[in-house]
Amino acid sequence: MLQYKRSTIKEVAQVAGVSTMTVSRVINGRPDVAPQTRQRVRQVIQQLGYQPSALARSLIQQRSYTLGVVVAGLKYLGPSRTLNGIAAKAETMGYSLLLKELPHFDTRDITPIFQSLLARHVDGIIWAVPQIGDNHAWLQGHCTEQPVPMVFLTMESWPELPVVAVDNYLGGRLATRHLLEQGYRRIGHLAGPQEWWEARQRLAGWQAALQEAGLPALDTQWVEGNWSSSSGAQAILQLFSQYPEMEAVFVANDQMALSALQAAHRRGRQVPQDLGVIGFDGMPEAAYFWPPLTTVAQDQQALGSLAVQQLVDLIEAHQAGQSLDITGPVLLEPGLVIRESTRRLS
Amino acid sequence: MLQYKRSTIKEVAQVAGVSTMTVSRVINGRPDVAPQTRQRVRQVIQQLGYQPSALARSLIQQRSYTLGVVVAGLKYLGPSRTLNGIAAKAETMGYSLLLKELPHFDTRDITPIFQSLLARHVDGIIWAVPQIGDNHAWLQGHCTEQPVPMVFLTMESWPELPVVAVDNYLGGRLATRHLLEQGYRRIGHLAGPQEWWEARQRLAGWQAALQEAGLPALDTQWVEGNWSSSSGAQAILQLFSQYPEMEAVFVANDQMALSALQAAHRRGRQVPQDLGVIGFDGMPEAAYFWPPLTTVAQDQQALGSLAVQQLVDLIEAHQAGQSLDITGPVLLEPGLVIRESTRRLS
DNA sequence: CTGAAAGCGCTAACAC
DNA sequence: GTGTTAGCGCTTTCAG
Repeated sequence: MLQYKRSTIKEVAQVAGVSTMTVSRVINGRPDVAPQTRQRVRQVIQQLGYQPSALARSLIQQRSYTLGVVVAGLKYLGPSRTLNGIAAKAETMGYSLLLKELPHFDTRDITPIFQSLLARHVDGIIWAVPQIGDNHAWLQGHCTEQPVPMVFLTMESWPELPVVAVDNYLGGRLATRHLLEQGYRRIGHLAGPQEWWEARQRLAGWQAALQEAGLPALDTQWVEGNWSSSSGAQAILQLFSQYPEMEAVFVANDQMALSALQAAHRRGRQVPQDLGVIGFDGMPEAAYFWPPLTTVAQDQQALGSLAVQQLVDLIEAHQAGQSLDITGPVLLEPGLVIRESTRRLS
Repeated sequence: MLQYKRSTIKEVAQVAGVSTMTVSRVINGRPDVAPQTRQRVRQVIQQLGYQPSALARSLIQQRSYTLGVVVAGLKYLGPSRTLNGIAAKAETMGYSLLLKELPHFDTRDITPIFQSLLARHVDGIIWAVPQIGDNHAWLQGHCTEQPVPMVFLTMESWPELPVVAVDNYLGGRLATRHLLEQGYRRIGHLAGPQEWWEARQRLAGWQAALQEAGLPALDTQWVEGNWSSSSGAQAILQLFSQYPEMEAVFVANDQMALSALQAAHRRGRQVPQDLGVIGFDGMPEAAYFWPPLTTVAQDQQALGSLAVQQLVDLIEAHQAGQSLDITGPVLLEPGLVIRESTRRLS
């Protein structure tokens, strides 16, 4: 299982008394080898524990069966679940993964990242870094001169670019409509940092749902957090003061919703009677918040899986000299998970 | 920034009017090149956007500056934080990462994983898969015949093997001693699955602390969960019934502690007055549980970082033909984070 | 200081 | 069916 010393194709050939070419043919399952020979070569391979060098292969075939994955914020739940999906799918499809993590979400100097990946001849790149501020600005002139196929995760739709993302706008609408259906009318929003595209989409979904219902969505009705639980506590208090008549709140992620629940509790506001609360993400722990949190669940593993699928398709086309048409972004639909925090008992 | 077509060292040499050897010397910063020539070559490299092929280099130098990382359970907090630490440190030290995720924690057939990594000539491997059942059984005969240096994370100490882990035994003792200091005496334990080495260590720490205090640690005083919040709720109820006089409980992770808090709440038991609760992990959200959860924090990023450091040391020694002595496992000390869930008001 | 030759481990393209 | 030649992109070795 664990061979101490790598053996080469040459050694196999020598021991088997054939040329390296024949060994190569056996390895690659080519048909034009005599059964006798094939048998003998196989045996020697087994005996020597020979494993062909993917490096040498990549070099000559100009194809590495390796994907570059660029992520940021691995210590957070979302990105790591996405990576989880990517890893599983890549394995299935026979690709290895070269992983790079950006030091910050808004890392600007991405040149070394690219160089490192390209130097290792990756067949394609998955850019799994959420769009924040203009951290995707480098894309400006470079769309058509990509050295290898790329797929982008969780960013604004962009002409000609293969984008895969969760439909955050839809998620925001789902959340808000659910609150409306429960009979809540004065609905606030505890938003994510508005630098984030995802946060803006969720806000827009909230606004749209309120407007569709003929209700106002004023600036006093929402405040901005930074995704963290600690920011959520502060933000909800501000919301209480600037929108005192609020009956329910759509919180842009579950972490902030957690601390919002705690703050409401401290204020003596009963959830869901006095205050409906709905989160976003679908973290498993949300079922054990107090009260259990209704939330909009997104399947980030599926997101990663889809990205790999898309990228491999692009690579195949690229290899065949064709160019796959990008017909708009792939949007994943999030889904409601209804629990007690919005179940109005009245 | 994004070069469409890779240029080769040959092309650079041609344009600069020198041999490839000279270009190579310039790339590698060798001193024996005339300043004039160096200048010219640099310019051509710039102009062509030339990037040396790490693949070709790896092939000839028999060194890839790539580490294999094998993980499992990326969708959970712990493993991904560890990977976070690994990625950051590897980048700093000039290594790339080839990532493999095992489909399950107890994947037995690791041969294809190894083959894939070795085929790509990784310089070393970080085995970041927690020890569960005998999922490390394959190690038995293979310690001394490792093809490349390896470092193991989160497993039992093993002679001659470089192991890096959090001291879970210490963590368990810390947690329990803290409860004792708060005046709790009848202390239960909601353990993790005993197949896991980490879970057993935490249990052992709990037992040791109780025994040191001259208190019993009977089998009726602890139950086993499976790390998930849903299991925590069930387990704490069982604990209530089989150890009704329990005054405090050490829960083996924060997820289960969360649902334990909820269950206690539903039962009408006040935390921390009627029941002290302490968790393990240090997830940021624990500060916003109700009440805020005291916990034993482990620095999993540091764990990853240390592993890389250790592995690179081993690789350097390996390259130099030496063999670094392994002097027992590297144990990281976890630390208490004290919050309201154990702050007895009496 | 610079270059020519050889080769890392493998396979494409051709011969026989 | 099988072997030979050449070469992927680079660096080592040695000659000049």
